[in-house]
Amino acid sequence: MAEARGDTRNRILDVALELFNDQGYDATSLREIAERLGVTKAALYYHFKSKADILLELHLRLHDLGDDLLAELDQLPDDQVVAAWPGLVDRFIDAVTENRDLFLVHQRNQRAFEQVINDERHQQANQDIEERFRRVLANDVIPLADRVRMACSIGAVMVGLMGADEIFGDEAAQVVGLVRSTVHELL
Amino acid sequence: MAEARGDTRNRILDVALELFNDQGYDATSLREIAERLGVTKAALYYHFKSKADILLELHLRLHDLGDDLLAELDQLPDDQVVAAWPGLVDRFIDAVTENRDLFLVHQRNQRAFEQVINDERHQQANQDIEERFRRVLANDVIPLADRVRMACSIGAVMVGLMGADEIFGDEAAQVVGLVRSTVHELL
DNA sequence: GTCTATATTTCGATAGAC
DNA sequence: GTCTATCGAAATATAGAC
Repeated sequence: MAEARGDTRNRILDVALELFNDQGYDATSLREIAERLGVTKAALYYHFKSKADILLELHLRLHDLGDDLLAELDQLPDDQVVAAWPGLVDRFIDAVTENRDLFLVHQRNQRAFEQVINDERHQQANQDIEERFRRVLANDVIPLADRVRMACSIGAVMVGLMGADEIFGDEAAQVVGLVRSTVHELL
Repeated sequence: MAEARGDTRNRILDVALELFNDQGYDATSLREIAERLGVTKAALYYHFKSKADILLELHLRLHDLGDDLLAELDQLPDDQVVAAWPGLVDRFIDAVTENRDLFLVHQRNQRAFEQVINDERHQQANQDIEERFRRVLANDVIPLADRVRMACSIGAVMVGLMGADEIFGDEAAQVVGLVRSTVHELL
């Protein structure tokens, strides 16, 4: 029995992602994850060395998605960030649209992600997406008014898109385009 | 000793608010709250009947702040909501500016708030601010494009203002006005 | 890879003295 | 109003059989 390939690991991550989004990371026990998968708690420890390790793996998936965008942002000369922003926001909208649950779990469990990252990785503190993004907005070479617009645009995308399924129901498909044009109006 | 008036209760709430914001509701134990106050865990139970009761009290404070705004919104005829929105957003900005920590703790612990409210209050499910706000955005009498703009405007305010202290440092004071003008551009 | 069984810790909560 | 002491539940994690 069992899954032929290394598939159980992914099923664990899928269930964990769903439960972390519904109930929160702290409020979700390994027992719940195991029961929903029809296995026991101990089985999870064959695939992950700890509960934090599951969250860390979800972080890595998110990290891969945001890495291109943030790397590009980091290498951009300060005086070109504002001009490049609309294009970057469009790609951010695409990423969020295609991976809603993954962005959602990060937004809803920011503190848990931070703790897990800081415990496991003492490398450069360059790992957390939220943290790297924060640094761009704190760059005081860019005019404050522009940075506020940048922050607001991200907020608009997140609230407009991430909760879209719950709020707008079956109209959610049309929402992506509407968010895109709305956000571009303030850039 | 002890505080002359019913002041200890407020000190508990202040410490809890700070820790819930820093670490999250679930990740904060009553032991931590008590230690920071220089009392024991048991003392907390004289002032609150449970941990959830502390969160519930914080919810009530937030509820009072948002109640006027949402009541006004609920009584507004559907075809006047869009026109009234800019004025309501301005008042929302004022409320967030003056009570940043309180709005922050709600945003960062949405699931915990929902569970506490649903457990303690089986009244009308009209208690959670986020929930009532969601219902406005789901009202399909209002054109979808307008509702998306409304959602985006709230997102812009939240990201622009709530994390302002952490992101913008000593420039945070100027941010309020900048967020206000930025958000009005998309309404 | 998954199981049973258990170790260990920590939490929320209560009882009763002061 | 605050303390000491403790209970019971639930969680993470491990050991070892299969």
